[in-house]
Amino acid sequence: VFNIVDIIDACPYIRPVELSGAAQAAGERLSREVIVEAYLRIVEGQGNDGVNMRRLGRELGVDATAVYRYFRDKDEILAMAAARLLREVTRDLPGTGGWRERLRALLLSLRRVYFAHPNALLALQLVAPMLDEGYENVDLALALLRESGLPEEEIPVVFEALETYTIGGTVFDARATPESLERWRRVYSGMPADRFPNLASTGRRLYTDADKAFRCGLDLLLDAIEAKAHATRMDER
Amino acid sequence: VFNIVDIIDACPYIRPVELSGAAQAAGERLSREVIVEAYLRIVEGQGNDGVNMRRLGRELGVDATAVYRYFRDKDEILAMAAARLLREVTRDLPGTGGWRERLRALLLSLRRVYFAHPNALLALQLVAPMLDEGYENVDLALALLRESGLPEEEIPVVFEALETYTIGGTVFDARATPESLERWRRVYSGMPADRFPNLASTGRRLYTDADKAFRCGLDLLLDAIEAKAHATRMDER
DNA sequence: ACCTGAACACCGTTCAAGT
DNA sequence: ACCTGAACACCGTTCAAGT
Repeated sequence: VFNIVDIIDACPYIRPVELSGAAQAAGERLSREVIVEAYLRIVEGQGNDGVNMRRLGRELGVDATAVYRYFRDKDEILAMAAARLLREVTRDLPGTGGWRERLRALLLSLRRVYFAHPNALLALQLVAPMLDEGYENVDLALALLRESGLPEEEIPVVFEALETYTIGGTVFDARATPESLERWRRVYSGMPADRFPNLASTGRRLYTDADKAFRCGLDLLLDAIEAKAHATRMDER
Repeated sequence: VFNIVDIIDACPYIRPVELSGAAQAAGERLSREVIVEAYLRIVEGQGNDGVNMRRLGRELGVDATAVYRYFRDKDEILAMAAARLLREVTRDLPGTGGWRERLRALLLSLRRVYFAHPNALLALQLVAPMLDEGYENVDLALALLRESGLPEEEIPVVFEALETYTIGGTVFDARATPESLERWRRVYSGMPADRFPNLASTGRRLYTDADKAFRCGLDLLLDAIEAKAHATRMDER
């Protein structure tokens, strides 16, 4: 059995952490918000792997170890950065329209937001904070799946499939570089045509546009969900 | 313009690396094969993150730095381990049957093989070795997609979608722990029902079986591919 | 020809000392 | 109350020295 204390304890950064105005005025240089913003700023400039604690301290004009008064460890900073980014996912989404186009826009927005921050996303996977806001997108995805007419018992597992595809695919695509993709094309297209005819013929046409491939798979998934929901509705009559 | 030297240079471990019998008899304790096998053995025992160079040296009964005579760096060991695992993917696959069930079996096999070795798989993503064997599964996947009747121009992008789903999803699922999944269930199901009705009602039923969710998404993708291939065939008449 | 081991650079993190 | 900085543990890796 678990209680709220476990949850709070597992996610210290959801405690009331906002420093009061008074405390700010008292001259503190750091806060959780400031640290997370510095982290995101560095990623934007240096890239996803360009962040270490010393670099973060430098960005904040503070000793590298000062942030340990605000976060338990580095992963907690990343997870809070991811939670911060979560809030942006549902921003600028169409509030009206069919379930399919809204779900599509939602998952593409998730990919867009996290593509530049795969490490933060991976940290979030293992931490699961209790948030006041940020999970609107998850609730909405479930709501839209319900709206599709899919049988109730399939909703959790279909949701998971969509989530895995979106997050897994985004993290994976974000790791690739133009060079690594070109290398794969070269290797595949250079394989002996007698033993690997399909690689030899198709290798050159692979990995030209990761976003296009992602949208292709997403649309296939939505096609199948729509068809299955339609079949369910027919059965019910 | 690239030539074979670039490729070889980028992938040193595909040079003729097998030590001759004479060299072996001369009393060498190490070889690329032996090192990769030691790596895989450690992962099997200690888990995916339990491998470091000192541990690897201990496993081999050798100083940690001795392996640098055989591999450029740690990533090269992981990539060769991944390539080694690739050969197992097409083993034990049904050689007959419809394209759909064969493609399904192939991708499930890929997931099974790499689930225990996500780090190796991630190293492979960035290295792209030229292999004598190992890419049978990729060639086969393309062949089966062709067999499905999908229009030729969609084959590369659909292949990428399937690959991204399978690899991204496997790497992502492999990172999760029973504890992290339970934490997500608790957080979601504990959200206020007025603001997050779908999380409150469905949160508990999420993440109960990652393999089932993966198969669900895979079957949805195959559903959609089949339907699209069928529609293409109708159009052509 | 092959392996050893001291050593280096670079991490995340702790904790006693400063102000 | 908050930050500093020396220090530690743990990594991947280099290179001169051993056998």
